[in-house]
Amino acid sequence: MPDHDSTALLSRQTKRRRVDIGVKRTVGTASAFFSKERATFFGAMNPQGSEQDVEYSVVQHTDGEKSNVLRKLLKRANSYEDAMMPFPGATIISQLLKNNINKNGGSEPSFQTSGLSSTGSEIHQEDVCSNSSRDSPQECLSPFGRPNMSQFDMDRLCDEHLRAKRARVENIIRGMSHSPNVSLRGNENDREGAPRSISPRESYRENKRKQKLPQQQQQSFQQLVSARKEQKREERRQLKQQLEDMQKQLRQLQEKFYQIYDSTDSENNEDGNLSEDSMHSEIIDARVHDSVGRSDNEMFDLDPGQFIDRARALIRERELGSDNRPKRDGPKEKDILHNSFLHPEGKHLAETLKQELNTAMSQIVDTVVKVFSAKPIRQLPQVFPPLQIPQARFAISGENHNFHTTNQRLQCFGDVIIPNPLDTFANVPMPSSTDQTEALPLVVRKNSTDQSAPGPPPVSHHPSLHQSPLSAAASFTSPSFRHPFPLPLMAYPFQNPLGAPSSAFQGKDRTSPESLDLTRETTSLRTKMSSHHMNHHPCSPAHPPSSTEGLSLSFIKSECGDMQDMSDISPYSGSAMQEGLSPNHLKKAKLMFFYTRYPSSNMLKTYFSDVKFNRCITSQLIKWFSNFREFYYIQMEKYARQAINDGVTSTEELSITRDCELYRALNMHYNKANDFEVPERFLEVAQITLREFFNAIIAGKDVDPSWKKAIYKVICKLDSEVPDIFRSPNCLQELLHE
DNA sequence: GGCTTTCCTG
DNA sequence: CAGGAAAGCC
Repeated sequence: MPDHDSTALLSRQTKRRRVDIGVKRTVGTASAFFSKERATFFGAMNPQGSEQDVEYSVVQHTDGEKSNVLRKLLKRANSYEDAMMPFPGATIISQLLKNNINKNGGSEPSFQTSGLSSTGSEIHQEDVCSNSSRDSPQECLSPFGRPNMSQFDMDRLCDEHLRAKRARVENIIRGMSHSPNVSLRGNENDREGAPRSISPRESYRENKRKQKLPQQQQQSFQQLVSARKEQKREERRQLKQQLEDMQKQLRQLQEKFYQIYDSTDSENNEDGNLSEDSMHSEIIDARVHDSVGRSDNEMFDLDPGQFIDRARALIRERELGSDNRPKRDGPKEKDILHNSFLHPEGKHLAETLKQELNTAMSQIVDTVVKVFSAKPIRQLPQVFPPLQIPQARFAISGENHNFHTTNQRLQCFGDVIIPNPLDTFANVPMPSSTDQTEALPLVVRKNSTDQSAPGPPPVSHHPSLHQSPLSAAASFTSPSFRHPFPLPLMAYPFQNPLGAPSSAFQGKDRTSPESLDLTRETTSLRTKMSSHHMNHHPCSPAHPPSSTEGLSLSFIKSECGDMQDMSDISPYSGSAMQEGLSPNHLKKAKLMFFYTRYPSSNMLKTYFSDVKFNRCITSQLIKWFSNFREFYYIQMEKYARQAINDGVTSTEELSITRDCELYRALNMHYNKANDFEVPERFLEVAQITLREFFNAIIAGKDVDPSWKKAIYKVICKLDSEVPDIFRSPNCLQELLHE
């Protein structure tokens, strides 16, 4: 018996063998229709709009601020994952710790790197340490072997503790290193070898911090610990020694840091602006909170606002109480500002400003975290028309209908198809790192006149309810607000109303109800807008972006410019037909596949009447069905061969039920949500197909490169009538309601 | 040459 | 699922 599992091999044997003979479909009048429509195609747009740059710069600016607040927020959200924010100070500590470790016989290959320590591997290691060294961290630092402890355990504990300690020390340094140049210089200085002096206060702080380590895996170490209490003391001494060494180095480091900062500050004291003042105060914060002897945890556990307040109080204590800190020289602006900082008005001003900064930073960070952490939940903005949406079925999160929330803003950029060309901004999902595993339906927009398409007329909605997502977005895009993320500019191509701007701006809404709600039905249907798609116009090869007729400069400008302006100049236009295929159309097509495997383009036009057909749309739809068939036949062949290998000898034994594996595979593919009842006829067709494959393989026909052709011929005749309900643009809602 | 389809790849 | 290549029909 031949090996019937060699599907891949056989597939390649049939490569380039046409098997479509006999499965031709009637081609409708689409060609003429398309050629007409093509004349109004608009060129592709630059996907890298200036708006993106602006928004991105905001994020960059946020990083650049290196504000304590932001760092705290980020740190809380992501532990020590500070790789995105390099801190030269961390490098110093890494170097120091590395030396220390080497000196103490520590073995940690990853410490070879003298650069930033905040790598992913170290994050992991940090976690490991936190988990394992919680009981009595000092113990694991002991460089002396324990008789009853394996060398592996000893090394591991030692390394872990050192890493934990280093991370904490780095945190201290980060708190101080707001000025990159200063930090860099400090780095240089400290590489030369820092003197060491230990303060018991810092030892206490270090010990206290260790108590904050996670209390996991305690039991595994408790046994070891309880068995060796005496050794503990010795190890504790050793640990303290090490800590003192480290802290001595740290103090030296800090002193140099301060000196450098002060000198730098006095050199640049003409820049007595707010940001520098703020930075200065933050550095002072770090100094004070470091030297006053408060626990780092105490500070780090505070909320950002409390943190600043506490730091400010410490500053006051220090500045009013002790004056031994190096003073700035020269009665210059900086000093004036500095002094004003001590006066009530100045203090109040600074406080207010800092709180403002703090709040803004928190909002930005919250937004960033939200965007990255939460999958884009489809949410129905209130500006959308009150469609007959099966809310429960589509799992639309109604938790937050505040249009000013991040989620909602982002959801405006979902796969909703917006007719307005300027709304092309709004059609791309955010470049989330998590999702978008599904292909993006090609979406082509056009501002041509209404197309009277067969099928039910599009639903018309009140204009006031039809504010497009973009214009809605513009309503909250005030000069004081900026998106933390680049707006998805020009993700979908749009067609310019050639020479007819009036027609472009008059208008009715073409937003399909289906496009507004059904797209939210399942995350599997999320629109994919990869950079690949964004970088070229898929449907206008005859109208490259450089084409003057295709791309209006004013449009480009407005698209890259103020969104408020855009909302002003671009009311709704065109008909209620959308010019692209949404994920719902894909879902609908998949369901239609249960009835027809070889739909004609005319048929597709009638069943997708809410779509403005053009060559691209037709091709895409046909391609969809081609892909459906491909999957279908692959499954059939696969299961036919499997049956043969399983010893099936008669087609009578081959039947497709709703329980069988093949059916489940197909249903999963075309009806993933399983919310549609697959027609019985499809089971019959599938069974016939399976038996055709089975017989062909049994007969050895698969040696013929085009052996599938005959099967295709058979199957293409088995198409059945697609229910009329599929002609409705809202068919998904109606179907899935049943 | 245009169009459709399959095959293949990513 | 999309893009591209190739095959095959009209």
